Amino acid sequence: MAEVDVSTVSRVLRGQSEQRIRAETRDRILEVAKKLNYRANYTARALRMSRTFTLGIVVPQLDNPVFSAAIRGAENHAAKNGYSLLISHRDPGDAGTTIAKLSQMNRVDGLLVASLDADEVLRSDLAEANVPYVLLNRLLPGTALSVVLDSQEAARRATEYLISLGHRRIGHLGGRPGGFNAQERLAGYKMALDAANIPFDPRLVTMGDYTFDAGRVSVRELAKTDATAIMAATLVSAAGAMAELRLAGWQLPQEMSVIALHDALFAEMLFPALSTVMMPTEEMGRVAADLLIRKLSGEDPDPVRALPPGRLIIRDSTVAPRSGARISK
Amino acid sequence: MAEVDVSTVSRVLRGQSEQRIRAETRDRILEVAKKLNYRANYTARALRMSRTFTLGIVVPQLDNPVFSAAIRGAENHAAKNGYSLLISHRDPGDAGTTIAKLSQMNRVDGLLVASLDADEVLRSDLAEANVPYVLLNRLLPGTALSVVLDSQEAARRATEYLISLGHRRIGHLGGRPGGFNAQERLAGYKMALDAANIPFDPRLVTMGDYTFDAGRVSVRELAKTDATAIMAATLVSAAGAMAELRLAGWQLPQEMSVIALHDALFAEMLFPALSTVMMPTEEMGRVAADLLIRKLSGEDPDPVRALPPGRLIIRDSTVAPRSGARISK
DNA sequence: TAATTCTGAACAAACGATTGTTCAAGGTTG
DNA sequence: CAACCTTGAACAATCGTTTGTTCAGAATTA
Repeated sequence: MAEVDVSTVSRVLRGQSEQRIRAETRDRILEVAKKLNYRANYTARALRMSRTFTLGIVVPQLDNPVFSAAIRGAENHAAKNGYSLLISHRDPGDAGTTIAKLSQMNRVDGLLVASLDADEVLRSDLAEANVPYVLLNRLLPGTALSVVLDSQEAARRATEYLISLGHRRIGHLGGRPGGFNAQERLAGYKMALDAANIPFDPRLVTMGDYTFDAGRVSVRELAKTDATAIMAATLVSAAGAMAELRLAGWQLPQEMSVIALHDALFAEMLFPALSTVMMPTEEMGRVAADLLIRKLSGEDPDPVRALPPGRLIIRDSTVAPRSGARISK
Repeated sequence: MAEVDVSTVSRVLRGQSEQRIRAETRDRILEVAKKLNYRANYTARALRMSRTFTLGIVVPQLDNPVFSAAIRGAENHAAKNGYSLLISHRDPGDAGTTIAKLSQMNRVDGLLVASLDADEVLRSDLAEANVPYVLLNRLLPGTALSVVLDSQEAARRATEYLISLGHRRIGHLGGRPGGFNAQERLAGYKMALDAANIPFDPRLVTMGDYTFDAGRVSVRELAKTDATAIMAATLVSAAGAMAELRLAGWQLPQEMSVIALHDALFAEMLFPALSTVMMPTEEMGRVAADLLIRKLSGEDPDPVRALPPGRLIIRDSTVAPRSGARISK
């Protein structure tokens, strides 16, 4: 309609290398394009450029606030840079299938991978990917790109806060023994104890996964000890612990203080409202997308980005321990 | 490598019209394809067929269990049918932009749209879409495809249950007055009252949006009345209501029963654990994807699919009203 | 004025599939 | 044995861009 070659249109619309276009021609093309509401066909462009401008994100759970925040962060940043986000909820069962499917069909230029799987499983899944990827809150020996939260520091701060309230017998509701984050958190927990000259007692540490039910189960062990406070790995397991304790007749927070890592709206919905150390999960998604996009643009970014924990949010679940010894139930 | 024309490879791999292929040739091609781990390039196929095999889903919130369940359902069904899901978290602010962007660039074959916007806004947003779309839990006058939850019946059941416990002064924590679902729920609420010959009292109905804070604010009105129970529109507003009441010193559930529509893990995390009427939100996502895929396949499905509410889940937040009159606080 | 450079846009070749058409070779039929 | 089908696969056009190359005409230089 503008009576020019399509190649000219392409050059004008892409905006770059405008040196070889007469202003008059450019204006005419832009005008017609606007009138026609014309946009370059994405698929054709992707084929020609052999880039899809699409990122894939693989998450194990969609209803976990940690992952939904990461998705949000990634999607926003991706959109800002002209990328779209393809989501792939991956059941733990068909591990790796989606990774393979997305990358082998050239549907995505790169992958954001959040996985709770064991190192070896994850590694073999990723071996099939023929695209760059970034790991979320995971470190895998090798050169994989990663964005990690500083769980150790977060755990240290949470524990430190409990100590500052006067607690000396502090339980830890942790994650799976093998998991990367579980170790980190445990280390942070110990670090805080050390700093306060409180001896480490392995009976006060229970491991589970990060589910509500695991929280319920694990806390039964702690209930048998003389712990006066609990530092829980995640919101969800903390919620499980509180539910179970209450069911057993405990007064919260008077008889047991609870603090958790990660923050989300629902910490406030719990009773008592849960004190937390906020973790920058949305930021994690954003940074991961950024890292991946840089990588795709040919840059060679530092492989690992560590994100410091956020602030301590003191709500109602943490109080000073009772002066007297707790009456055993 | 199999020494055949690409067209032959295409025919074999697509699996269809295998009549014109010698078994020997087919096997050879398949073997080589497997050895090379070859998959047809998605982009090229999309260009040639002018179909992206990608669905877009537009949601206002990512951390709301209602939407994440819908996404999960849609993603699963889409994947099963060879489609991918492009996610687009849409801030209420830039309404419609993403709809336009996704569809005008031919990135998606169709759209799944969950929106809390007013009819007119939504309508004008959708006017820009040049692809088929399905509305989630929304009805728009016209021929739009929709999947709706039967909020009316769910509200009726929830209210009915409270009545069966002996409550006669039942408050309703509803949604925005204009909203489609708000009316539905109110109707169900009234229906249950009618059936029990309980007069409708407008003072017992408060409207807000579906947020935690709105729940807190709205419940203050109800706290001034003689209501002994509350039927809340959503989990999140119910949580807000309970938090606020507890803050004001109420004993839950003895002094106020609460039931909410929709169910999710976190209903169980609240204290007292929240009774709910489960809503098939994951199913809604699934059905919406199905409807859209059918439409894209040239079928002409019924425009509206209504999903019946799920079962009543009785937890600890609903009890019989106290026999005596409540002491006003 | 002739030779050269510059400009701006058209030309044309991909990108990797899908799918209608063609066509040689082998089989069948009258 | 000639004419005609059938079969199986190659051939070729196409989808809508991007981008290297070409090229006519205008501008500059010698």
